[in-house]
Amino acid sequence: MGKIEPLAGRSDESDEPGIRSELLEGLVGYRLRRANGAVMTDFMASLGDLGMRPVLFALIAMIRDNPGINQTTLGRSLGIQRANLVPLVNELTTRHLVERRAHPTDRRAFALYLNKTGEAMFAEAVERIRAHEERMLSRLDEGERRKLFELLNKLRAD
Amino acid sequence: MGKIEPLAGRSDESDEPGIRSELLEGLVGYRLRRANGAVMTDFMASLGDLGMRPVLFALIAMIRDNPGINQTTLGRSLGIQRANLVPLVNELTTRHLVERRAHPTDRRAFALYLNKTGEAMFAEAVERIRAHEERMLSRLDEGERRKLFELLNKLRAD
DNA sequence: TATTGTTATACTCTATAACTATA
DNA sequence: TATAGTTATAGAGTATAACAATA
Repeated sequence: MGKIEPLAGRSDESDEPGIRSELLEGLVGYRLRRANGAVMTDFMASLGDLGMRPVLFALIAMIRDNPGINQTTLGRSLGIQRANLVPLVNELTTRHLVERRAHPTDRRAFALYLNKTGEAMFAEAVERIRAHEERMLSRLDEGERRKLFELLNKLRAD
Repeated sequence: MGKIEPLAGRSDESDEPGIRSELLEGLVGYRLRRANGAVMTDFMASLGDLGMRPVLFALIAMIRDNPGINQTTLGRSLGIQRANLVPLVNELTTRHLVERRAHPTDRRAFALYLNKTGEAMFAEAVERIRAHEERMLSRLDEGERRKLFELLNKLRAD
C-alpha cells in the first residue's frame, strides 16, 4: 500500500485557506496550547459571570474534597507555587467562599475549608462545568473520551 | 462483571498522598491545563537559552512555511489577536529573525519573511523541539500518538 | 465603510528571591 | 535547619477599545 500519511490524512489542517501549518499541527505542544485555549475560552464564557476562573474552581474543588488541607499541599497538588497561591486564596476568602482556620497541629499553617457560600458556588459551578465539558467533548464518544484521558495521563510527566 | 471504573482504574490520581483529586482529574479542562503546563516547562528548559518561547517558534514556523504572510492572517492562523501580535513580531524583527517588507498589493499591510538568522534559529529550534517532543511522547507508542492527535483535533472547536 | 497595523491599558498566570514565625 | 505562609517584583499571555492609513 501507499506511504504512511503524516497524521489524519489532511495535508493542511489550518483553518485559514491557503495557509500551511502542518509543522505546528504535528507538535503535541502546539495542539495542547490550542486545545487548552479553546477550552479556557468556553470556560470563561460559561462561568465568567460567576467570577469563576479555571484556577479558582480547581482550588474550591480541592478544598471541598480535602477539608482542612493547607496551602502548601494544595499548591503542590495543583502545580501552583505557594507564593502564587496566596493572592488566589485571599480572593476566595474575601468573597467568603473559603475560610482560613487555625491548623490543629501546625501553628505555621492554615487549615482551609469551604463555607456555605463556597458550597453553593461549587454546586452552581459544577453544574455549568458539566455542560461545558459535554460541549468540549461532544464530538467524542465514550470510548474516545476514556482514551483521551488515558493518553493525556500518559503524557503528564509532572 | 463489576461496575465501570471512573477512568483508568485509579481511585486517586493525585501525586500527593492522601489527597483526593478525582473530580478535577475527570475534567478535560484540568487535564489539558496540567499537560500543557508540563510541556511548556520542558519547552522552556529545552529552548530557553535560545530566547525561544512556544509562541515565538509558532510565528517563525508559520512565516517560514508561508513567506509573505501578513500579520492579520498570521494571528488568525495561530489564534493570536492582531494587537497582541505586534510586540511579538517587533521582538522577532529586533532580533533580526524576521523582516517586515512592503506588501506587494496592499499598502496597509506588511509581508513577513524569515531572514538568514531566522532560518538558522528555525533549524536549531526544530532540532531541539524534536527531542523535546520525543521526551513528552516517550510513554506513547506510534498508534497512541496518532490517536492522541486525532482526539485533540476533535476537541478543538476554534 | 471595512480592514491593517498600531498604541494603550488592564488582568491574569507564572517565576524568583527574601522575609517571619514556627517546626 | 527546614518548612508554612507571605511580600514584592518582573515577565509573559490575553482581552478590549480606539486611532491613522489605506482598501
